[in-house]
Amino acid sequence: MRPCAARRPRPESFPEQPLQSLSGPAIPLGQTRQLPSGRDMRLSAYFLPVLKETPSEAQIVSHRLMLRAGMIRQASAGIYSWLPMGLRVLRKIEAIVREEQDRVGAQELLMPTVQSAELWRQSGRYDAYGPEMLRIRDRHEREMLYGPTNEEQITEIFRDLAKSYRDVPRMLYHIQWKFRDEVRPRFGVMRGREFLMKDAYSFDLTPEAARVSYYKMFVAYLRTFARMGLKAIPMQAETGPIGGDLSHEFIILAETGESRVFCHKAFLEKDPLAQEPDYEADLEPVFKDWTSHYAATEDVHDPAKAAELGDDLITARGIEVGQVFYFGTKYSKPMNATVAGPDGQPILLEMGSYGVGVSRLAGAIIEACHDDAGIIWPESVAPFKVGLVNLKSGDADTDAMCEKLYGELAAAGVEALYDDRDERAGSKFATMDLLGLPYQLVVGPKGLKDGVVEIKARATGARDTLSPEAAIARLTA
RNA sequence: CGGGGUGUAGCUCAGCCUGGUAGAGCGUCGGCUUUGGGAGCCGAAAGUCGUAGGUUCGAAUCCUAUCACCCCGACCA
Repeated sequence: MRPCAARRPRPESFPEQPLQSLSGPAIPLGQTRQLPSGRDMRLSAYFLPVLKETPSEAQIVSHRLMLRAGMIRQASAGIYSWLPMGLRVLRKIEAIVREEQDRVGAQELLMPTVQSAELWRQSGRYDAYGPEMLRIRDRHEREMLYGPTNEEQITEIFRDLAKSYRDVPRMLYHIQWKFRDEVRPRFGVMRGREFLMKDAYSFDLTPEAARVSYYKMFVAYLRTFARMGLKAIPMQAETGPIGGDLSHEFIILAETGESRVFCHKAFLEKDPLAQEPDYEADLEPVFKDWTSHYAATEDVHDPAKAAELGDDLITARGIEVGQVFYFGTKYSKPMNATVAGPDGQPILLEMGSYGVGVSRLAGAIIEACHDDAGIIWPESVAPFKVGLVNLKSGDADTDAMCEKLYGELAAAGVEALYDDRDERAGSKFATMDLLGLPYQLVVGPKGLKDGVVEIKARATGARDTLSPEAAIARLTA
């Protein structure tokens, strides 16, 4: 447990070395300026460049809100820095992805971003991939590339290190930055050139076994997106340049989605989290259940088939947040990735790959969850659970109560961002609404006179007036 | 890659047509007054006008080139 933040001195109480702006008078040699702890989540000490106005380059809502809420900063076209607030969200998304991958039995590793061209020549994709691949040369004029994906790399690893049928099946994944030199990056982190992706790879002995892996990952994906508060609908997909013959895209519905999608309204009623998954059981019925209804992107849309749904048809816009592929021996064959079978004969590995757009999800979740005032984070990915709003910084009673509540939240392990700035109430409310933390704990002198504080739920706007003790009880429940 | 557009203060923009000492609002910093939904007044700091050439006595403004970014389309986790 972290030390209780409330016991830390407030900045203005540092007697010998008051905080100054970085351009202020020089600090005498031998002295170090007191810096806020990396765990001090007081807005007065936090690096959170909130923008009141919308930067002109941002057109879609998630991009605008991410810039305004101080989550990201564009470095160049399609390439972003993640500022502290944005990184917290990215890490939350990662954590959910990681938990569900681990739960399905995938094992995490980490492969490099820079790969050798030689590797890609083995699969034949070095020439096939086109200008989307960022090609670079090292000082020895060796041809390298910044990986747009990792099939070749994982296949080489598995080929060279897994020798026996006993080493199969395995599922491996990593969460690593990718680069695809999109002709036209746009929509902020939703279509960046550099993006963070979870990519998993399955290795099996037979097509039947590979299907089992595919089903497992399919279910893991349903759970992953549901835990982020998203309705992700698996849709039949074309396999594209990665190849193979079984593939689904996971699409979330959002007004600002990139493509039109069509699906049966039954999907909206389904809840992947209704029961605990049993990955040892036969998952084909689950898979069939989720793929029996019509669901198609514009590319593969069949109007005649869709028309049969009548009133059950939903026409909407969608954002792809993940895709799963079974592609058999597409890579194992050219790269000669085999293991020895029980009879000593080599068996070509049956493979699948499974991607989740981790950085894209940050934008996609905002597209799905926002209002005019700002972001509305689902609790599972919120950068903080609670925004503690001090309505009158400098008022002794209000400050004391805020410090107490902040300390109690910290002690209970509840992530809270404390707005202790000397700002007006309206400005603080607007900032909190913009940031979109699930709960605002509002403390002001008027309420304290009656011994009460206020909790506002960001999603509904509902406010409850209650005692500080009851507020803490509710927020730490 | 085709088509269109924009580069002026941290952000949003005006000024350019018709060349003559760089502007506003917001934000930032200081002061006073305020204080429950983006406060008011006073003061201050802050821009080699994307870059490089050219025309001119003089260029943010006119010309040429170039770079960057954005939008529409085709392409894509």
